[in-house]
Order: sequence, then structure tokens, then C-alpha cells
Amino acid sequence: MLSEGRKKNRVTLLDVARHASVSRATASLVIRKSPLVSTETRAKVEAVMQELGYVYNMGAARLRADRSLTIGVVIPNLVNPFFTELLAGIDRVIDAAGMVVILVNSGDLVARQETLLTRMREHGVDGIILCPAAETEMSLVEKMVEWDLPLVQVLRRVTDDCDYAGVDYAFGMRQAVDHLAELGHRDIAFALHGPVHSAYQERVDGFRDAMQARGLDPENVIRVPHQIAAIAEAAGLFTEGSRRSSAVVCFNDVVALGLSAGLYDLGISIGRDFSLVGFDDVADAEAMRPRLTSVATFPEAIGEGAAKLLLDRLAQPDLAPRKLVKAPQLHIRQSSAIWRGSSLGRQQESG
Amino acid sequence: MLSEGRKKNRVTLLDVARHASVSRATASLVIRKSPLVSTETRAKVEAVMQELGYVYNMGAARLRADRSLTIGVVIPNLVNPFFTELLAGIDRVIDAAGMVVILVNSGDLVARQETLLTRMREHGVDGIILCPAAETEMSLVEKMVEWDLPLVQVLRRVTDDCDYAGVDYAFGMRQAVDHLAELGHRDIAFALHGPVHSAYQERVDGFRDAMQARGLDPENVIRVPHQIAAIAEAAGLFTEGSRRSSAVVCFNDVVALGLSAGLYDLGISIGRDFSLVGFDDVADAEAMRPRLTSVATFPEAIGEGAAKLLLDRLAQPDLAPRKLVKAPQLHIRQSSAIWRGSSLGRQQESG
DNA sequence: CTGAAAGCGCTTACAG
DNA sequence: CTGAAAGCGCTTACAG
Repeated sequence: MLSEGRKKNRVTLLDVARHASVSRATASLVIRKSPLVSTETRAKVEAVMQELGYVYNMGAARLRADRSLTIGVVIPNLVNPFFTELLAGIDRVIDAAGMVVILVNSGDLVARQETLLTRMREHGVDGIILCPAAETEMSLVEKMVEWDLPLVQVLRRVTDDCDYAGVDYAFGMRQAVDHLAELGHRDIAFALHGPVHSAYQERVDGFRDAMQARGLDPENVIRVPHQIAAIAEAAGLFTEGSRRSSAVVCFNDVVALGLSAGLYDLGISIGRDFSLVGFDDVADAEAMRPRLTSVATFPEAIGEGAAKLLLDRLAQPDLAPRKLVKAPQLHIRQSSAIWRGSSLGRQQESG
Repeated sequence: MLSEGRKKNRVTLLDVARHASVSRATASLVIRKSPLVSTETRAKVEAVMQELGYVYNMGAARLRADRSLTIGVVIPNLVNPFFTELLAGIDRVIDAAGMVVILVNSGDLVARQETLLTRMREHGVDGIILCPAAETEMSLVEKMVEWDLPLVQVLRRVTDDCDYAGVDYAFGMRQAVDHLAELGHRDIAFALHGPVHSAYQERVDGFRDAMQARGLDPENVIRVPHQIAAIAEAAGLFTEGSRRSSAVVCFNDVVALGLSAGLYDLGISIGRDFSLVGFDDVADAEAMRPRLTSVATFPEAIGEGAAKLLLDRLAQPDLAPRKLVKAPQLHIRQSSAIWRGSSLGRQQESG
């Protein structure tokens, strides 16, 4: 058995202490960089640790000290580049704090999410960063508070009684709509997809409010499929039939990418005949042709913010719940252009 | 202090045992689903665990049993969608085994990688899936073997003395080159970027061998920048000057996406004037217009394979090192087309 | 099938 | 600044 092999030649703190002719307590203090130890003693102990190949056993330490230097991150989807960037931000901060991330994927399923949260709790994580699966109940978060498990919600929220790091979606939508309206567009649609959660709702509401404020139709909201190829096939929803639009605000850049492909297939020139505004501004936006105008939401910064909220809470458990709501920023590129007399929507009239 | 709070009302196995009027050992057997316990006893203990809100303490169990149900995954880069899909595959298998993934990002830096591996070791991971940073020395892996830390290399390898799950890059390159050659192309370039490692080398060698086998110039290999916008700006390298190509095989789909944008900017029609073949076939390939011909490498399946290799090794530490080398598969779409008399490269002659 | 006991490797008061 | 001792919550033989 390997584990036996590993166990056999494991050198413990007691071995180190003996070789260095100090007590185990002293050796422990050296590891934890306590100032109580003299410089010579410290040097001697550290030399012995080197020599013996001592490996600190977090498992033993955590049992005694009741902290694991481990945090759990639960996200609903690994494949969306948006979440990847979020994760990179979380990882940077957690890593810098000498801690380590246990990552799990809920697949946006509440039942799975529950299982995974239990698992993380059993693993003794010090805290959790959770992007709640769609349909997550408030009671879940309350339960975790009851568990005394420090938690921060990220991107989506189910309660205000708990830290949250996210995006001011309403402000982002307003920028997108205002931008298109100022270019002269009036038939502006919102293309959405995916499961319903707070970020979904905030985007829809933000779009509607922004349209209303401009005196435009707030109900021009259309759901598209989830898979990118299927989104492309759905592009006609915006350009055909009685309800034609000259511009679309997209739920995220994935939708924008799909619609962009679909409009191309329909022979419609984006940035001339039709305007498209993405949301999130992931790396692909810059690589698309024409380049995609998109509302940047800075997922990496949000990840960092969420991790910092959690570290703060670990240090000060009694802090009141805090919110970190980042203002998004419209990046104007080529996919949005001046309205040119509805070359599309009213083709028949003008043609 | 929160940790005190948590500690105070923690219910332990002993509490459960007392309430259920059994010994602690019996309660432990119930948890581990031992068949030694009678059905009634099991039911009683489980009811009490429910009632008391007992949480299994992995930390304590791992200390005694010397296994943590935790594995470490070290990847060089989170942001490339290729790695994300790999990770999704790993996660699926590890999760199904009731284990949990500790994820770290080496940033392709050997020094950081070393720090992170030490950290994982201190955390007591049962094994590690490593995509070695560029320039990783064989001695690193040897050291880990010495540590008795089960390891599988994924995508890149630095030694044959250790499990490996990866791609038959040479076969993939052959398919790409053969495809273009059969379309009539003779001036085929290879566009590469990124740090040098085994997968890089295998792709280059594979391209050269495939070209040679076709009697084509194996030295038409050109390095492009790393950032996608900069790749776009470098597209002229393939279409201008004395060494013009009519087709490019790309190191990966990121390069293909960048070149695609750059060729668009140059007014060159991909799939008509110029052929492009990507590598990896990530989701974007299907979303590009024209759709990208690409060599699929199935990162998710490779992730699953790597995780299975690791689980096997945990079960049987003395297994000989194994290799899982997946055959890639060319997906022909629209970006590659019949050579039409070098409308580009020999424009001056023919025009 | 169950109970009493030892021990995994550390940290933490408590004396000195 | 250091040493001896208790204990974190579990698992594992070992008797019964």
C-alpha cells in the first residue's frame, strides 16, 4: 500500500524537534513564524527541516486549529469564458493569501449544489464563494449562516443578508440602450437566454427601464436558445416578421457571437445594416469581425472583489453584510453604427 | 471568534454514538457503510446523525486514515477555453469518485509551479494531475515520485516514467496537412505561438514530418504573438513578402481566431482566397464565419482520461506507467477550400 | 456485531 | 524563550 509507504517515512514535527534539540512546541512556533523564537533557534530548526525533508501536515494542523486555509468555490458552469475569468480573479487573491481553492461545478442544478456544499463543509473549507444556481432558495444561504460557514455570493444573489460581489447590470443596460438610441435606433431588442436568476432578472429589468426612459418599447425581449449554433439559427427572430429590430442588445457575449454568426448567414452586414451590442466584453469581443461593441463587466475584478470580501469576513466574522457592485463600462467598437433609415426593417416600404 | 463558535457546537461522532447508545467505533462503521453493522443499528445511528446535524470531519478522518479524497490539478493557464474543457472532464470523473479538486494555476512558471506543488503536498492531496509548465525539468517529476505522490501528466510530458494522458499531435498535424495538400495547396505554413513544451514540439515535428511526406517545404513555420489582437496584426506575415502561403495550419484555435480576424482586416476571403485550419476545435470553431476547419483534440475526454489514470494509480500504486494518447479528428468546415491558382500568392504573375 | 484504547501530527495553554 | 501534557475528531486493530 502506498499510503503505508508514505506514512512510514514521514518525518514529523517531533522528529525535527529532536534533531534540532528543541521541544515540539518550539518547532511548531518556528513553522508559524512566531517572534517568540530566537534567531539562532529558528535557523537551527529550519536547517533540520530542510535536512530531514520535513513536510508540514496541514491536515493535522487544521484539526487542532480548526482552519484549513482552504476555500470552496461553487460555480454553475465552467465552460463560459466569463466564469473562467472570474475564477482567475478569485484564484489570484486566494493564492496570495496562502490559501487554496477547492473548485466545484454545480451545473446550475440546486440539488447538486446542495450535495457539493455539504461536501465542502465536510472538507472543512474556511469559507465559500458561491454563484448560486438558478432557483436557489434563500433558505440555502440561511442554512449556511446557521452552519457558521462564511459565505459570499458572487454575480448572483438570493439574499441581502450576506456578502455579495457583482455587477451593476442596470447601469450596463442603460449604457447599451443609450448608446444605440443615440445612434438613432428605435427598434431595439433584447436577446436573452439561460436559466433565470438575479443577474438575469436585473438585466431584463435594466433593459426595460432604460428603454422606457427613452420612450422606447420595453417589451421587445426575445429568448434565444442556449447552444451557440442554435442561437445563430435564431437570428431571423430579430430581422424577419412583423417585429423587426435594427439593433439588438445581447444578454452576454456568447449570445452576441451566435447572433453575429446568424446575421452573417442571413447576409446582413453588422455595423452597417444592423447593430449588435454584447455584454461582458470577454476576450472574443476584440477578436470578432466586425469588432463587437460590448458592455465590459470585468469578471476578473469581480472575482478579486469576492475573494477579498471573504478574506475580510474570515478576519472579522461580525462585519455587517457588504455589497461590492462594480460599474460596467461600454466599449464601443464596430458592431454598432448609426441607424440608416432601417435598411432592414422597412425594406419593403423604402425599396 | 467564529472558529470558537464553530467548535463549540460541533457535534462529533462520539455525541452521535452516545445518543444512539452505541460505541464510537460502531458509529464510525455506519459512516463508512461497513457491512458489519446490523440494519437496525445503522438506521438508529443514521437517524441520530440527522437529528443532531452531524457533519463528518474529513480533516480528522484524513489524519488517521492518511487519505484526503482530494486531488490537486495544476494547469498553466485558466483563460484558454481548451484548459477549461480539460478541467470540466477532470472534474466530472473526480466528482463522481466522491473526491474534490484543488485547482491551481502555475502561469507556466516553473518556480511558481514548484511552490504550488509543495502547497498541495502540505494539504495532503492524494494525487496530482499536472500539465507541466514550459521548461519543467524531469527532476521535478522524479522528486514527486520520491515524495510518493501519485502523479499523472496531462497534455504535456517531461518523462516517460509516469502516467500521461494527451493527444497524438503528430497524427493531428498529418490530417491537417493532408487535407490542405489534397485541396491542392503547396505553400502551407504553420503558425505557432506560446512557450515551448512537449506538446509544442510534437506539433512542430508533426507538421514538418507531414509536409516532408508530401514533398512540401517543412520549414515554413512562423511564430506569431501571444495576444489575439497582435496575432491579427501579424496576419500579413503569411500573405505578403516573398514567402506567401495559400493556407495556414494553426497551432491552436486561438491562433486561428486571431489570423481569421487579421485576414478579414486585409480584405482576404477565408475559404476562398485563403485556407485556414485550426487545432483543438473548441466551441468557437463552430461559431466563426466562415466556420473553422479544425483538428478536434477532445480536451474534455482527455481530462476524463487523466482523472481515470490517477484513480487507477491510487488503487494500484505499483502499476507500470501508462499512456493514454487520444487520436484527434479533423473537422472539415468552411475555412479550408480548394486551391484556386494562388489568387493571392501569385497575384502579380496571374493578374 | 460492539466496546475500550491507542494514535494520526499538529497546536495550545500552562509552567517554568 | 522552552518543555511536558492535553486534545482536535476520527479510524483501527484487538478483545469480547
